[in-house]
Amino acid sequence: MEAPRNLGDLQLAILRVLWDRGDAAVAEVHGDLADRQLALTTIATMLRKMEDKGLVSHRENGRQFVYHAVVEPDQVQRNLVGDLVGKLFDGDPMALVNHLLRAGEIELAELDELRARVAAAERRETRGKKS
Amino acid sequence: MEAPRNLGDLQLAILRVLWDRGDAAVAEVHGDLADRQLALTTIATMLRKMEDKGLVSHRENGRQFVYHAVVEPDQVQRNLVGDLVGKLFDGDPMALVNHLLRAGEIELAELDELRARVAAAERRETRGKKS
DNA sequence: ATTCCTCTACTACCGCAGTAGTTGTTGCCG
DNA sequence: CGGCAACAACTACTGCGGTAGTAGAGGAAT
Repeated sequence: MEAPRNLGDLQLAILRVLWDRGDAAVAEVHGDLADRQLALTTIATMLRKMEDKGLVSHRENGRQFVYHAVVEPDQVQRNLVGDLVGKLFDGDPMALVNHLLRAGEIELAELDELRARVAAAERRETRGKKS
Repeated sequence: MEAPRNLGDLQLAILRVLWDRGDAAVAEVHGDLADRQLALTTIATMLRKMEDKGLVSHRENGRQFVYHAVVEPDQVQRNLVGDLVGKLFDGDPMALVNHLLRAGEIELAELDELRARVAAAERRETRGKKS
């Protein structure tokens, strides 16, 4: 059920704020997105719509609504990235990595570094834990 | 100018068909997207709208319109991926790769393989070209 | 030539993200 | 107490992707 596939720009930005802060009042979200020059009511409206969809929840603190993200970053990332990979790269995630390399967005060296780091983590994992 | 940022699902699918075939009549596109169960007119409408936006062009072949993609796959991929990375990963492409690994969508071994292949290609390149 | 078929053009409609005004409520401050 | 400031609720509008029906134009078949 928690599979928010279609997220717009603003909604993502709002979620990011909530993920960062944990909880945030409307005014705080608005403040964090000040560069967008949006009306406060716009943020409030968006938050309400997002609550309708189950993306966020709110509790009341005096007159204020304090919002909280319901969906996990991981889940959202997985869905959005999976979607893109499906649409653009025939469902092959490696094609995406390939693209990043060819487009010069990442470097081989970075890949190496990541590879080494993950491999090390995996070794540690295998040794330390039972399962 | 060729910076199509907001592409829907169907539009991407249509572009993919055009990229694959080079040129395609409306009916051909429709055929390739048969699994979507769309009316032929839907495809035609979409193609016209996409032409308005400069994504595709057409020439006439008798009665038929034969469409051709104007935008390059590379450009579209770059934009869409760049957008996603910006929205979801703070503009850090490596964070995306990291996500793919952690989410189990790609394996270390695949990364290794890609790394090796690209490195080899680069060596070949360096020998042949100036830079 | 008339009928029929095949295509495109025009038009319309739905849903949703995004944007914001207006209105209503409520607490605070002088 | 009366009014201002803050804040949420309701409402509305725009733009666009997606979807398709209907109309019109040009060839094909008889």
